[in-house]
This record gives sequence, structure tokens and C-alpha cells, in this order.
Amino acid sequence: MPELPEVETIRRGLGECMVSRGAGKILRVKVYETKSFIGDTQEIIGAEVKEMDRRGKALIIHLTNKKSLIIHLRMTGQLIWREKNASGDISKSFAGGHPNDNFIDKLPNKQTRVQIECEAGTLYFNDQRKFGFIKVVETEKVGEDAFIKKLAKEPWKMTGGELYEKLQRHKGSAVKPVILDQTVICGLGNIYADEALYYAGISPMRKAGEVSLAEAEELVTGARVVMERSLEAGGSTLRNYVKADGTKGDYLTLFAKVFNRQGEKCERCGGKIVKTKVGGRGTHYCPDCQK
DNA sequence: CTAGGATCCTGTCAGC
DNA sequence: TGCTGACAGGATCCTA
Repeated sequence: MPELPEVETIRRGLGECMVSRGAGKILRVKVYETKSFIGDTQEIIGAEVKEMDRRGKALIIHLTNKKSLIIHLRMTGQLIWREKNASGDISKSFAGGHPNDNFIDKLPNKQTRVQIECEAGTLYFNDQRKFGFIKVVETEKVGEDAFIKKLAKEPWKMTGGELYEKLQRHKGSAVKPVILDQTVICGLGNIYADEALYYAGISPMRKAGEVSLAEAEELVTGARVVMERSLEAGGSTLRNYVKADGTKGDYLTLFAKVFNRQGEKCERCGGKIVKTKVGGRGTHYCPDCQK
């Protein structure tokens, strides 16, 4: 579930908690699900969190002992930080990733896969479907990681021309699955792919080879715009979320124009938004203004 | 090389 | 109240 804006929100939020305020030393690591933690927990004991980084949808936590954690949340991962004061009360918390009640639930719980206990608090990695992972690597070798190495540029660095060239390389496929490919353009997931295509007025099932250079430029711009909007909205709502007022904020409705809006009216042309399937994924678009 | 489908896993929801 | 199948904000692996 978490796409680039959610991971970036986590990077900032955890950075504030674990770097600026400080998490202190890592005292203990509990692994409840072995496939969720790749590496030896002993490698990170005693280290402190130095810096929060991100490549595409992967969060990267640099530690003080020349090791780094590559964290990918995939569909249902969450990271929840709970800082405790001397009397054991939660003095600060942050939650991000797949939105559900785990954010305000008791932890650890059934979906907790890894728990990293630090001097100042505990970081919980929850993941319903177990697709995500935390991986220990040498900081120097983060760039050599198979996943990280293949990542394309993010839309802020990519030109329309570059995207156009890449679309031509997959000209037989529908454009939507192509822009979901992280080696083509990095950061988009199922929501922002739909939203970016809507922005550019391109039908998700159009052949990638039939997207013009001008449209590719619109598509890159669209990707940028929708993720920036989400970053503003998601960032603030996620903070509100953990204020534990009980409300389950759906920040999607703050910016999504087509995602999960099937049956509703298109705000641009008044047409009816449709949900269908493209490349095996649920896909939302307006048939009237996306051609 | 590309394209398309199956696969990893748990949980929820609609329909009978 | 079960049961069943579809589906889920990701990425990889396999086959043709």
C-alpha cells in the first residue's frame, strides 16, 4: 500500500522521533516472523539511528555502526514508533504506512513482525500480509542492493523525454502497468498511477507506445503534482491520526480524483468515473476525458 | 528482450 | 450463521 508519499511521510516523522529527539541505542530486536527480517539482529544491537533516507518506496535507516536498514513495506507494512518516558507512559508516537487500527492499538499484536527496542522507545514493524521486510546491509553497499540498484528516477528528476523513451520500450503494454514498473519511473503505486493518468488525460489501457512526447511530459508533471498534494495532506492527517481521537481519517478523499471514486462524477468533465481492471490491478478512470 | 500471469500471505467484504 | 470467492495502495518469478 504505501507509495512514495507515504514512505516520505514516514521518513520525516520517524526522523523527527528517532534522529532529532533521539532513540538512543538499540537494546534488543525481537523477530516474530523470520521472513520479515533479513540479516542478523546482532549486527544492529548497540547502534544508534543516524539518518533517515529513502529511495523510491524503500525507507533506509542509517545507523552509527556503518550498517543500514532497508525497509520495504510492500502492501500492508506499517512502522509505529512509541516513545516512553521514565514512568512508562507514551510521551511521543508516530505511525505511518498501511492505515488500520494498529496505529492506535496495543502493541505488539498479531501483525507485529519485528520490534526494535531502543533506549527511548520501541519501533514496531507490522505487516498483515508479510510481503514487506527489514534488511540489514552495509551502509556502503545500499546502492548495490538488487532492488535499489534497479530503481529509475523519481518524477522530480525525470524529463518527459526520458519517460517517453521508456514508454516506447514497452510499447505493446497498457500504459498503466508500465508506469507502475519501478525501473521505468520510481515512486508510483496503484493510487498515484491512476491519479497521474487522470491528470494527464490518458486512458490507463492505452498502449504505452501510443503516448506522445507531450503527453509523457504531462504524465511526469501529473505524477509530481499528485504526490506533492498527497504529501501535504497525508503528512498532516497521519499526525492527526495518532492523536488517538479515535477518528479514522481517510486522507485519500482529500486529494484523490478517481481512486476509489467509481460511480462518482468526474470533477473535470462531469462524466462518470469507472472502476475496471488493467494489468491485474483495480483501475479507476474517467472514460470521457481520459482517451 | 518484452508481455502476461501466477505467486507470496492474511484479512475483509459481498453474496448466497 | 457459515461458506465461498474476489479483492487488496507491491514486486518477483516463471513461461511463452
